[in-house]
Amino acid sequence: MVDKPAPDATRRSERSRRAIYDAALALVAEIGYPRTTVEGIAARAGVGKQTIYRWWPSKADVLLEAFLDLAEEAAREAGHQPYEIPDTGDLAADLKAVLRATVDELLDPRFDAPSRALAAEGLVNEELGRRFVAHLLEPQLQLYVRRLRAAQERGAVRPEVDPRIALELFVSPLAQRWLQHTGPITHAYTDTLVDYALYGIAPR
Amino acid sequence: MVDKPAPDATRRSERSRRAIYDAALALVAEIGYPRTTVEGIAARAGVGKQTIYRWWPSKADVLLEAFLDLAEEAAREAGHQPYEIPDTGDLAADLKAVLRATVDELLDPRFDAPSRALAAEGLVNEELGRRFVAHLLEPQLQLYVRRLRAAQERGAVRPEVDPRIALELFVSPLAQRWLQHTGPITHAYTDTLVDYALYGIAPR
Amino acid sequence: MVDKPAPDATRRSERSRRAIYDAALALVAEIGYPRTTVEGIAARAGVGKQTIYRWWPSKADVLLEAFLDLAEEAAREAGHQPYEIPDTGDLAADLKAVLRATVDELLDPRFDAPSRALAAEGLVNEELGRRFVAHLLEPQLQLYVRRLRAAQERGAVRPEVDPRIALELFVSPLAQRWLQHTGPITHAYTDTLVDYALYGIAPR
Amino acid sequence: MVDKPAPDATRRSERSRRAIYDAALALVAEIGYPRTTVEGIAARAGVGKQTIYRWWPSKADVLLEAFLDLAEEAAREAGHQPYEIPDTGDLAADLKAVLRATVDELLDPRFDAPSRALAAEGLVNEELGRRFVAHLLEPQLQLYVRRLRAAQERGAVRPEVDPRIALELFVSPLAQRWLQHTGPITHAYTDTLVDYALYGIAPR
DNA sequence: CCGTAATCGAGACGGTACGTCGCGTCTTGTG
DNA sequence: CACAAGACGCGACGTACCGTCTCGATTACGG
Repeated sequence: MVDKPAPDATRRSERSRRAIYDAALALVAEIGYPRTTVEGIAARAGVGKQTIYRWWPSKADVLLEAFLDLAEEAAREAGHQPYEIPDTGDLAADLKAVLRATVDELLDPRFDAPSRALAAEGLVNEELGRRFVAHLLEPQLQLYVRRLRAAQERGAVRPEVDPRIALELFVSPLAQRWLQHTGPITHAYTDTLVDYALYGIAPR
Repeated sequence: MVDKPAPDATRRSERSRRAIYDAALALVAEIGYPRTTVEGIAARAGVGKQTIYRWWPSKADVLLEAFLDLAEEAAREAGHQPYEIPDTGDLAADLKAVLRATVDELLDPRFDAPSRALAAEGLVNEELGRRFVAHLLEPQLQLYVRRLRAAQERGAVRPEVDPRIALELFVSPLAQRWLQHTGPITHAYTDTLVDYALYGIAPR
Repeated sequence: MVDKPAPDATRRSERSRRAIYDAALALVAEIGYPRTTVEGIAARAGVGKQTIYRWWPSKADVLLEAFLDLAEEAAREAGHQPYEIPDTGDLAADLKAVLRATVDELLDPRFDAPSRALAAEGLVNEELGRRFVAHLLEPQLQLYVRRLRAAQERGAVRPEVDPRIALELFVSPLAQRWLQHTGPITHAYTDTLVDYALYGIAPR
Repeated sequence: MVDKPAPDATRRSERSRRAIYDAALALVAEIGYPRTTVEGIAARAGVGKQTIYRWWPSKADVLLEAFLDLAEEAAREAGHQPYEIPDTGDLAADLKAVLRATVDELLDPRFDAPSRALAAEGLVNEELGRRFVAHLLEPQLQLYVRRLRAAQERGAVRPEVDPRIALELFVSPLAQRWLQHTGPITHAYTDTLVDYALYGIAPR
């Protein structure tokens, strides 16, 4: 196993990196992930193919980084502090608010195409799947874990409930409807999910 | 809009169809979906490529039909009556039993590889995704709808609860963990899901 | 070496045979020999492919027979007696007349396309080439041999001259110009050929 | 009319070009032109198919260039000066000598297979035919034109004779016998042709 | 501040698979 | 039994991209 001598990252062209991100996201949005090719990204970015292969092992990795970059930038715009689920004391209301915002994001085509593509690739490409989960999904889910734990400490959730499992009661149904088109995703729907699920983990 | 004259299905070679199903499923299991090619399926099945393209538009469609055929055959083996979730009167016990069986199936590599591949393809290929859901997923989910409705009539579930949404409380978390590797899937896990979720939709 | 049992020629469909000839000649004239296919001939003739393969081993053979049939028919039209080069006593005049008629025929697209195609196929397919020569070319050349021999007996050609070689002096140049487009073919040209060549074989 | 951007010829791989020439000539000699495929040439040359299609539009063009290259190389070996028909003063002897050499070449399978294939293709493919004639055939014929003109100036040939036509009297018969197998080609035969034809154009 | 080594754009290369066309054989009714 | 229709196994077509590999031209550092 001989690895290439790693390229010198300090000499890397920032302009190219950005152009590649933009081209990748644009192409996935325009023509879909499967018809997006490394060659196409390079041409659109005005970049040699080798410049892509020098820094990323595959088009999936390019897209993952591009999307992470996009998410980071969006977060920076939305307020510089690390994101956190609000805690007004009313768990149901807080969860409903967050899920409504998530619904809006999932319906935004700017996010839909690339994240759906990455999710799809992740199903079949184990390695990428893990990175997708670790860098994008799990950090989001941990926000729910923290919020649920806070509620637990105040007695709004039964103490023996595992928050990591509990959060799936309202997050996973939404995820599945979105990914697999098994049903419409609306604010009313997520409200209902919270209503059903929260009572299940409340003290009896 | 010129469509080819549709081939004459009555002349179709049953032997080839079966060989193609077998080859497709075997290859996906052995080398994975992305490295499975139409050419490879044809070669393994001892069939001309054109015989595949005559009847299916893409490898995803071949695999979908092959998998539907497999599922149908498995159902036929397991007893000829249409499958139904058992109703012992104890909703929690019944759901746990069914979900445990589902867990076992999801861990069986014979089902895992092709169904994961189809799910992945379905994320990105809308048309195929709808067929995947309509022919494989939704029929399963309707079994839960019926079982929950029966429980509802007996007062074990609140009357205003929508069973189609309620079932997602325990099915979707399992689906997500399986698809996205967001956590281990075990009998204990699905038992917990039922415990959490069922109380949420029970009469208060 | 097992030959198929030969099909029963008495039951052969005359209508199909004619339709195949017509279709073959028409297609070669319209789209050229290489783009003419057995499938295309069958479709155009309203005939099953097997009906072609039952009676001919290849498309070249179909075309050869079709062309022989055409030539025969043309000959029948032009007068029922077996064709012969006229003998007015003036060898030069007779040869010029015949060659002028040949030029006209070579320029007729009804003959040009198929005979050129057959010639081409014959270059590369030895077996067909021999049949082409034996059935079409050589019979024509033998007419010249007979006419030259008659002239020889009358002392218009040196006795030791081989007529089979002598005829090539004016026939082959025309053939080459036609086949390989190495020069224009006109009445003046063939007249000149006869002038040059005939003097070479005349008594000195 | 959208033409591809022409590939950059300065970047062309000389090694590949030579390997393709060699493979094409070898295959045509070994298995014949019709059974020679672009795929086969690529495989034998250890080259991607695209590398062939990048530089040539068809296998006929590959073979034409390969053969031109071969002819050029053979000429280079045989002495660097441009080839010319010898002029000993004895026209008949000179022509006989050259034609005998031509006979030997036509019987050499190294030349026979590819040039026969090219001639055949040229009959049916007009464009290629013209290139075949212009680059291979006509230059040879012009040698005869020059030699005949020299003879004419010395009074060995009638002044009103057109050398371009006269040369066909001995060249075309040989060509036809070779191409169409209408008769054996030997030294005796070409000697006879010269004897017959030359007298026809000599002063009377 | 200037040589020089790395990255860059460009794109040719050896490959693999694509989806199509046509081959020649085989199969299935029909007259 | 020949026929029309056409599905079949097969092989080649010409194209699209893959990931690797040169090529100068550009660039930014370290002597």
